[in-house]
Amino acid sequence: MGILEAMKLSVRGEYALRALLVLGLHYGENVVQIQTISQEQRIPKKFLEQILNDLKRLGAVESKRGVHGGYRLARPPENITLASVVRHVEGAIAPVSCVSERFYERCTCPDEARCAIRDVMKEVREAVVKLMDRLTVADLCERARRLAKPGNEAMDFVI
Amino acid sequence: MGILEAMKLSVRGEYALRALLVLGLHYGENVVQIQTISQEQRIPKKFLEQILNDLKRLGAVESKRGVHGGYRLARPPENITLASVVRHVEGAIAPVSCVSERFYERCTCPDEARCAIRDVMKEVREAVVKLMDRLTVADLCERARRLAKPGNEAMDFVI
DNA sequence: AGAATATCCTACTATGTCAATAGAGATTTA
DNA sequence: TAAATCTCTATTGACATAGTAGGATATTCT
Repeated sequence: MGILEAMKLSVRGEYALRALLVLGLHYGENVVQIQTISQEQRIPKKFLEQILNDLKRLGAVESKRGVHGGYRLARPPENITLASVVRHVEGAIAPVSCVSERFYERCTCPDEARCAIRDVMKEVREAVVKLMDRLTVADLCERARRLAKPGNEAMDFVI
Repeated sequence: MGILEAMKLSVRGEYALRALLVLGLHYGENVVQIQTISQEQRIPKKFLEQILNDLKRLGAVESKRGVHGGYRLARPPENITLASVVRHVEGAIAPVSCVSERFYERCTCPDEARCAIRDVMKEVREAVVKLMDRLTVADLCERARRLAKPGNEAMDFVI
């Protein structure tokens, strides 16, 4: 059997956050080109293209075409929550579809209103959403700057 | 593009929890057959077979073969955490790829930027794991019993 | 013993998503 | 107008997921 991973962000979602981090660190300056982000973060250029375009549709990012074109944040970093990004780029933030507000799907359980799994998963979802609604691109930038200082690495964690 | 879903449990994981709930509600009684669980929870029988077998390997469940065979919990419901089940059946509970060896190789970005994502996602993961380490099959059963009482449906909520 | 019933095991397959690529089009600057 | 850069849509290959198939093995009942 393949390798299963629960509660996981897709690569696409991770790339979106990494791209926003770069743009956040350049907030207030000129636009940043796809090429630059692609090299800096080692994200395939054409794939990143799609993702940035998607972030533009979200309103998190704005672009400038042509010779000195590129991307910049469309709003201050502290106004872009991680929840909004993940929701837009990936879809629902929910451990099971039947507890998702926007991407609700009925599950196969016999009685949804009395489903204990659903009841419990609501709490999991709430915990994640609460956190990711609070966290913003500004937090990413702050942490990146803090972590850049020597001797300040985050301790490794293992599941 | 297809429908993307972040932070999502697989159907397999959901079935595992639903099966354990049934076994939990019958804890102390005789074994319950696959057939029964399959019908009660609307889970494909042969698929459920695999999952129950897997839960047996985890030590959450024990089985009896033959004519009046079936499954029962191998431990008290309050000793089986949802985290342990999901981890065993699905793999790691982790929001980012840098904890997964499989994606780690492909995602070698050496700078602090990636660590900032990790730093933030660590909190998300901790929130989920903390909750699911605390929740047990006994909690599932308790909620199922509470929800079974008329007029006691969980109120729908929206975030 | 033998039939019936249930779990156990291993392999297989269809489907869909994901990650990435391709290439032509649009726009801006110099 | 040429070069650079974003924009859009289609497609592909790889792989995990969900589910199926079928025989092997163990237990019970008669």
